[in-house]
Amino acid sequence: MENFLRGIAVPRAEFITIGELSKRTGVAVSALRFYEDKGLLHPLRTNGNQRRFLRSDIRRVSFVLIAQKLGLALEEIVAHLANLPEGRNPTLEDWRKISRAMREQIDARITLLNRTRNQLDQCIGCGCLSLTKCQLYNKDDKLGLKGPGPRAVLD
Amino acid sequence: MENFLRGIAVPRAEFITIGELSKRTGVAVSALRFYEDKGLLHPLRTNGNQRRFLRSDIRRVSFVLIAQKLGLALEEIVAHLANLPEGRNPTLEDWRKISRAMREQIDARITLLNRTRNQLDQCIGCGCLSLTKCQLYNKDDKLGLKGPGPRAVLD
DNA sequence: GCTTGACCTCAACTTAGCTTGAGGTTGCAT
DNA sequence: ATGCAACCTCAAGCTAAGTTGAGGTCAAGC
Repeated sequence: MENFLRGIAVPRAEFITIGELSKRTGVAVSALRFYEDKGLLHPLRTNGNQRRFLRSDIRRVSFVLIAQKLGLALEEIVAHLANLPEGRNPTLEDWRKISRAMREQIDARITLLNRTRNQLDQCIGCGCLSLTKCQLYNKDDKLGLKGPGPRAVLD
Repeated sequence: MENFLRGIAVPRAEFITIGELSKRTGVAVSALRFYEDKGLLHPLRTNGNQRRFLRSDIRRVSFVLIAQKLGLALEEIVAHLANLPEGRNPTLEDWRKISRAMREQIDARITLLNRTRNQLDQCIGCGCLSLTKCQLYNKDDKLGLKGPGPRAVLD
């Protein structure tokens, strides 16, 4: 038996193993399995239950890595990818749409950091550490209400 | 028995309970205990083993909150506070030194984000998603080597 | 002196993004 | 036919920054 995926014979050059995908992307095998679990990848299976990925999944993983670098959580990335019909990998046009959305997120982060920095500069002058007076502490302070779990480093 | 801290009688107005510190700072009691555990606070104890904080610990907690807001991890904050002799709370001069150091960290974050944004802008143009060619992916890509645990959102 | 709210410790749970290990199977080459 | 690397699943562990709960003690007012 050579290249049967769930009973269907297919040209073998189209498919790669998890180990190969790992080598091509630099992402650990365990992480790729984890990504499947999270709905980022949808590999086929051989009759023996081994994963077989499409070559195009290399791009898909690249997309995930880049999006992560831009600060998106895996869950958000799943959402972006889910907007593509049929779990298709992003085309140039998709990618433009998605990256424009990402750009907005980055812009927001930069804006926030700049504001924080300005406030810090004022604080350097006054040395204030008062909960009732410090602008740094009091501006939009809803972070403390977020409940359990780790809070966003910057949000 | 009224105000004995580990056998030593002291003027009671100087000390506050964990509940009061919680009310004054808005930080949950459980979080304050957690902070002690992490070495951010060093309360005294009554003979009955209850915590008694200094009034000045209100400022100390404020300092922690502000530093967190600037994106510092608790561990880093412990380090900053440890530089003060005798676990003293930060004075105006200390605060200036510390906040200048923080400012540098913020500046670095902003710089990095700006660079990322510029690269993203180029990517919007080209739609590239190649691991071998994409600048976004390849610039300083050592993040993947950081090992287990959650990676910094932005670093 | 008794009640009651505030306090105590310690263990387990939370989220995100994985890794590590145990114990077992597959698939390709010889 | 066999050897062995690569694969499989599932459970447990890691970090950060806490929260929640069980089971028990303290302190202050009446």
